Amino acid sequence: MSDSQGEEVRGLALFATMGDVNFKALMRGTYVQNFPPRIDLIHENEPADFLHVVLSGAVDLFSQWNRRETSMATVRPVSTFILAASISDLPYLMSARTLEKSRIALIPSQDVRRMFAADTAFATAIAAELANSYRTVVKNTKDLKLRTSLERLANYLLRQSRTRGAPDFDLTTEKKRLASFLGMTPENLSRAFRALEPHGVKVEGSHITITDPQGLARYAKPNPLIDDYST
Amino acid sequence: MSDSQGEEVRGLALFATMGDVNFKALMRGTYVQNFPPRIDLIHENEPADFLHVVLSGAVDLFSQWNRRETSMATVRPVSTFILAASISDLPYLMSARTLEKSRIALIPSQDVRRMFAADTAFATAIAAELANSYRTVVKNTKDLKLRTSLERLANYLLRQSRTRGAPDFDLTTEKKRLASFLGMTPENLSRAFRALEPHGVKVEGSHITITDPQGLARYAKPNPLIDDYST
DNA sequence: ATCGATGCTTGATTATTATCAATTTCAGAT
DNA sequence: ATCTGAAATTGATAATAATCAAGCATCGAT
Repeated sequence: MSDSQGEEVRGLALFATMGDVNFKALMRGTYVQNFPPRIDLIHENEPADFLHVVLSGAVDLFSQWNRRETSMATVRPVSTFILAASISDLPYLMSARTLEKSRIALIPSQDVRRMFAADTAFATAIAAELANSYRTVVKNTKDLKLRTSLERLANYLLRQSRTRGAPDFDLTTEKKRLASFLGMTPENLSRAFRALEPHGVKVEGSHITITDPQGLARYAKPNPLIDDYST
Repeated sequence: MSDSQGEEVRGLALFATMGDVNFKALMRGTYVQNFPPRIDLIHENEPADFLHVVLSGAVDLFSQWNRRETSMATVRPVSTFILAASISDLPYLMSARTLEKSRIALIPSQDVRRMFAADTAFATAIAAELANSYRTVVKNTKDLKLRTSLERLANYLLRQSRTRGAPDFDLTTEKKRLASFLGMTPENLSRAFRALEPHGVKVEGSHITITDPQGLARYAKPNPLIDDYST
């Protein structure tokens, strides 16, 4: 891979602290590929041969069982996915497909494991990243088990508004996939948007305006131990 | 703590590979406490001062939001809990209470973090443990999002039967808490047991007999990427 | 500009799950 | 052995969510 692409990867917390020689060695086996939209990158149950880094575009992580499918997460630049499978040398638990045209760096898992053993700073960063991933999924589970779908949507909108720093914004994802991520059907998401209107939400296509942030927060009851992704 | 208690901890994969001197140092700040049943050990949002190791008894990890409560996991000997919070120096996401009389070792998080930096084998073991925890929660999320409560119960019973190696067994947990863990109410769990009878499940109090393992499996459609906790 | 495919919305219906209320069962304390 | 309180069960009802069936909107390709 080129040096400029290497810089993008190097900027990630996961790779920022490791030794220069080690990073270069890791990049030697790495290659970058361009993918069109809606391309399957990996399929659950396959061996985790590569750690993936999304450099541009967006990737959906999803799972299937018994002809049902659910969206687990969306990965946006610049971040990695399936580190846990990669480091444990175990099969992927989730599938991944591009949502848009995307540039992905593929780092051989073997190299990641070798470097983990060789570079203490890298090992520390990996543990931090794994701990963070773990906590994110735990928060997600709490969201699913403790809230109704309407409450999940309300809190999702508050989170979006907060991370964008504005009371109005465009949804970054199709409503269909948002529904799946929130654990509901597209039909119910549509009705849920309607049901949030009296709580201060206006929907015009994919543009959302939170007309009454306090009112919405009163209904949603956001909680840092579920909704704060930074801790 | 005493040497015999130290041995129990040392037997855990997390502590098995680290250097002897380092392990002894880690145990120096560790103390063991006995707790009666139904005692709150930690509360979510508190600082994670200690890594906990369940030596005997059983501990329930649970969470609350808006007057609702859900059981997230049961920790049985010998294993640790809340490693992620401990290593990241972040507040607990879950509360913990003893289910029975329990013996718990408390290892200061500071010492864990210091040893993580000092002992490569320990760092590796921590990363492996975190990766494993992450994958367990992901499987749990897939269970919740892709299956109905009846299907979750059916698969739970198959997992229990498999880990015990017998078609009949006693439930290790109160039905009330099992219901909460599976994301349903006690009333519905009761009805779900009844509904599984035609699929080959017999319930006598807390004793379960799977009278038709193939039939139950046909209904439950177990999948290693959800139900196999060993990978 | 038109077509076709897909996503989105709406209404009607069904399925699933929770809540409320009333017993019954069970285990621990006296 | 009896009492007591919590857990478990059962039935009735309500809330929540999924499914089925149209119809409308949007967008890219021709």
